[in-house]
Amino acid sequence: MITLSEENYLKAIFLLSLNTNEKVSTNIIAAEIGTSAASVSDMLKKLQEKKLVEYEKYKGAYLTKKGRALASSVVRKHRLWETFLVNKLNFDWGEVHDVAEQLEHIKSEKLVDRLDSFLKYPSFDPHGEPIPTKNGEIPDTNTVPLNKLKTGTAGKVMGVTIDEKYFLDYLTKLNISIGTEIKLLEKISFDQSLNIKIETTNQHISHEVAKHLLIKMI
Amino acid sequence: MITLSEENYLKAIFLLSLNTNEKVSTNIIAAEIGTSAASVSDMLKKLQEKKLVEYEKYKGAYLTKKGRALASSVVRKHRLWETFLVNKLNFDWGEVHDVAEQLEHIKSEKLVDRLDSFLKYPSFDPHGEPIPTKNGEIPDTNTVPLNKLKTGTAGKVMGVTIDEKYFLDYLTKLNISIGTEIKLLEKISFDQSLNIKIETTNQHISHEVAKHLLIKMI
DNA sequence: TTAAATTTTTAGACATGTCTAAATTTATAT
DNA sequence: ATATAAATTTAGACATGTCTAAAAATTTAA
Repeated sequence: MITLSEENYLKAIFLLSLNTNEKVSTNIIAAEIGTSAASVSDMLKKLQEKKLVEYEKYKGAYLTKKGRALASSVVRKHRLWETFLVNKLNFDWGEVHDVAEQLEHIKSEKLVDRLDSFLKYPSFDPHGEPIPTKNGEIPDTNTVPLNKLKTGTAGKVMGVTIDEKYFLDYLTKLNISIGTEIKLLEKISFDQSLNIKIETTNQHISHEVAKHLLIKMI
Repeated sequence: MITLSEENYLKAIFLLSLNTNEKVSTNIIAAEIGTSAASVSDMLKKLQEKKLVEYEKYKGAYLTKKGRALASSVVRKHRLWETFLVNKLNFDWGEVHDVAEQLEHIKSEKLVDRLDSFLKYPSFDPHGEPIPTKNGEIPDTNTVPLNKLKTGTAGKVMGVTIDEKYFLDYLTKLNISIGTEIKLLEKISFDQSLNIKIETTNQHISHEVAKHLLIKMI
């Protein structure tokens, strides 16, 4: 039996090594989960015991096939529930995270399957994040972070890479949501902030914001 | 903060003292929850500390106003989720209990409100059990258990009082569901079993089954 | 009304997941 | 190359919720 805590650790490692597939360090996991490095050490030992991670002392850990499948299923559930909350219960995209953090741990394969069907098999959640399939595949986004766009080019917002109320509320205030058209006008080299055109109006945003906006070129 | 375990104890006491409002004994609670009397003793002390129950050693416990409100909210969530699973995700009425046992602990007032609205404010769940309102009121059923019906009278099934797969599957096999018309033909005094007419066909059922079927006379 | 049976509580143990402080290992910089 | 800094693990503690076995209180029945 896998516990709620274990699921949270697996999910953290999964999300931290999405692109890299490299070992993830104790401290990074601790920061992601919001706990101490000591607790992470303890837990990595337990997950190693259960063959959910490969863990080498002082070197970090990565997911086994079994661990990756479990983590992927938790992320899948999280994003399906977020989609449900926004599409069916009219939640705002900024207020679904905490509830989905709870719902992602509900254990019922049938529930997930039915929810998926009820939502018409979505590939992306309300933040544009890909929803892993039942087999653990991750839909391709074909996007780049806004700060990597070439000056002068335009694209559509396809997603965001963090799911925090204050960030999402700020985007809403800027009139940015999934599908919004953005043109990169100028990069300020001093602080890497950006002048951009959102639909028809000009705005200035920080590097910190830009790097969490996923753009598909048009 | 209230824990999942505490919620389960409050719910158990709530359901065991629905009509009576009397003190509930340690052993009865232990049986309901499926744990030992020792564990119940321990927990009652904690709930007493938190002013969720009034507990007198060796005498049992009953809910305080605060405890009753919390318990009622858990039962409300359980029954709303069961309604969601059956009405929206096409679950069978016999397979929703275990999932609802998990979902009832999700903490989000907004989620419950939105779910209630999404389901069009139901008063009864798929088993005919009343769904407590937000204020903790319990919709009236005006029903009697089938075994208390007078021989020769007829009524409609309005609900069942246990939520177990084997019982519900058996009812389905007997062609009994919410709304089914039943006439009591004969009580066998030896074992209190009943001969009944279900819609148009005659059947024989045990006292054990009859007492869990809620009938409204027509 | 007193002995026996039942119920309930207490005592002590264990597993889980967390923490802080100290010890150890690894990385960095002179 | 070695001292220092940073990262990581270990040791020991604590809270929660559970258990079994033994003790205490209550109920039942002769």
